[in-house]
Amino acid sequence: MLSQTGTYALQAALHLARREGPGVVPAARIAEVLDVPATYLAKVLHRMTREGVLESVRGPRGGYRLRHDPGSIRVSAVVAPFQELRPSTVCLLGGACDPDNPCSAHEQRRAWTATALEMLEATSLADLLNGAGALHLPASPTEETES
Amino acid sequence: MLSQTGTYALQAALHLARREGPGVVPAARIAEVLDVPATYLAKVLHRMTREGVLESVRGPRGGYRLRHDPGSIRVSAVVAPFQELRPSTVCLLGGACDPDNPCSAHEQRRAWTATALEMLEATSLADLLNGAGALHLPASPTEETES
DNA sequence: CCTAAATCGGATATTATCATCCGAATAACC
DNA sequence: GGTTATTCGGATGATAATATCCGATTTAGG
Repeated sequence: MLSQTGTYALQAALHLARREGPGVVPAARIAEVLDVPATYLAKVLHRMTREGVLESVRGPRGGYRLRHDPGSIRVSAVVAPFQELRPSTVCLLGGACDPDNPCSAHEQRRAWTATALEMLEATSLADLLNGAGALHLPASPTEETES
Repeated sequence: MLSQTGTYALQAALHLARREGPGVVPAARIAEVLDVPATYLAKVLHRMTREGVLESVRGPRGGYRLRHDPGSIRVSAVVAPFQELRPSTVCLLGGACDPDNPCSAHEQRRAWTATALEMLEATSLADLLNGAGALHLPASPTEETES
């Protein structure tokens, strides 16, 4: 669901979201906490800065911070630069599928991926930290409490 | 969500599920219909045979067919050989997460992936073709039909 | 038989993802 | 001004996923 790089990005964003003060966190420090490859994370953070998710401060005592507040940064925005987030349009029955009259498999898959992406859109970093996000699906079939 | 190879496998299985007669379909024919690389699909079909999803007939007039009926083959079984299907246990906050007291982000992600996998488990090839499968998320505008 | 159609199955090529390396540019601190 | 901690940014390497190639095996049909 999330690529490795996308996971790094989200983890880093969540780490920064938890720090409240105005200070910045250097890439090496984030990599240490997350236990991910430091040189690679540096690239990811840099990219996130260009994408407008993070702010950077160069030089000694420099580092990264979130550009906006955690409540207004959506998971989709964090992850989008690092993986495809559009629902696949390929028909599960083999491409010979008329868009005007799609086969049921096609339609089910489209609905499924669309719903998944909507959740990423609807969930902010703050939501994830609070446990108040839309990532909680409406129904979880295994919650059967039998006792 | 589905890897390229996993998609090929599912498409091929659905193609075979739609054919009702006892005949087999050669790999080249399936590749032609699905419009996917023939030599690669051959490998995928071969693997599906070893995994017990398909049956093969060698020699002229040979090809592949489903080993069981479409109603008893689950999407998860078709796709499983070609991609990880277990929910990731990596904490979104960076691995410093106690399993006994998981952070909310961790827990949300786990619930999310678990639900997704359960749907693949609960949906058969026949379900996909009929449009009666569990791939319809609860949020989708479909009537609730209790089994 | 012999030929041809098809699955087997390994080896190899291609491509995308993930990761490292190294030299810059910037800026705080002495 | 020099030193050092940091981001910047390209070039390069490693690994996994995807795809191709080629030969061997099976088997129906003439």
